[in-house]
Amino acid sequence: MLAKKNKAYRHPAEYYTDLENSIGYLSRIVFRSFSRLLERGTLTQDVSAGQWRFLRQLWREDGITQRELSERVGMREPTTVVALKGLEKAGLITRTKTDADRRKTFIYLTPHAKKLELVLAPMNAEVHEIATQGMTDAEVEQLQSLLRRVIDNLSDETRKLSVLSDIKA
Amino acid sequence: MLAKKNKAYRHPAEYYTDLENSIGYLSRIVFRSFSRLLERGTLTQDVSAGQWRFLRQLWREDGITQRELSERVGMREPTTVVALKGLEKAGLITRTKTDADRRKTFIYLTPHAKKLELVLAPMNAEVHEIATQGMTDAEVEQLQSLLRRVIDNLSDETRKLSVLSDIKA
DNA sequence: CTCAATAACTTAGTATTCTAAGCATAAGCC
DNA sequence: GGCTTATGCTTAGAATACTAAGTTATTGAG
Repeated sequence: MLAKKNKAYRHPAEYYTDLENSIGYLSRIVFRSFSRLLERGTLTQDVSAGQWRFLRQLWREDGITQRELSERVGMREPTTVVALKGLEKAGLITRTKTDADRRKTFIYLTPHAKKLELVLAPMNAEVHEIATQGMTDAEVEQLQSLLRRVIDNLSDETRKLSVLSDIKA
Repeated sequence: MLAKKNKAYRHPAEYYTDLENSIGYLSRIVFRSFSRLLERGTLTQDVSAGQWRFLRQLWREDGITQRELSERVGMREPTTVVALKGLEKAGLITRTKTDADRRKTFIYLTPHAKKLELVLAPMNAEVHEIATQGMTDAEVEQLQSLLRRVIDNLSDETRKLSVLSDIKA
């Protein structure tokens, strides 16, 4: 294991062999393959991969604000704004304001969007099953657990915000 | 384990709890966190996350064609074209044609881009180290191996291309 | 109570990536 | 040789996501 305190430059050859094993690279390929395969199914219901991510959260928690939705889905607000415009246009959500706090916009699924869950949720399960073919339950759980640990590590570090400044210097 | 032959719709409640454990979701968050953290470093050298992916491959294998580069990096050709335009403009690569096959364009790193490896490659190693903090070598290897198995599963299925047609029906 | 700070959302502009469709060159078949 | 197909690159247009900066509404400090 590389020690974090070791900041001395090493010859690049040391990094060459690691590149294909990079967690960043591997997770990018997994994400993209997964997403493409799922979208092949959801598009048959006129739902894009981007829209799917918001619908998925709303099935679990209808009537939350845009900000809450952004946080849950892991997107920034401008992304949410654009996505919701599309969803509203497609007749999948409605947006409501209240007098209690006139800054907030609450998002509600339309009946059609609620019905879509019955078709789309199994598609996700199906792709997940394909992705984990030939793996035992224990292996799948370990993969999930390791990914969550990586996420925790990275989000802790992102919070600190000053990680690479000593390399830059 | 869900059996692949089981196509009957189940009540959506069965999928609710699984969504946060979705390999697709987890890998998306890992990829994005990793990428943002790395970009914070590479941008100090005026290299974007997208450009980094191409440079990384060229450090290993200089003078390949655009098509070869696309394949190695895992991007489609139009993506490569756009990325290379940026890299050329930034003075990081040159493009050369030969008479042997006038369709092909060969990509070469400039001296400046070669030097950048000494600064950028350690940044990747650094982020990788942060991502895997608190994990043993064996755990990191298992994560890599499990991700590769998922990639294999998904790319096999993508090749088959007809996966979700029975759900759609 | 007033003014500054914060919060929620929006807009504008950019980057990355894709699919679909096109152009030029090369290879293969009769 | 000439036509068809394949290969390599490009263009066009769209989707997804970001940062930075703006608007409006609420909160909170003095």
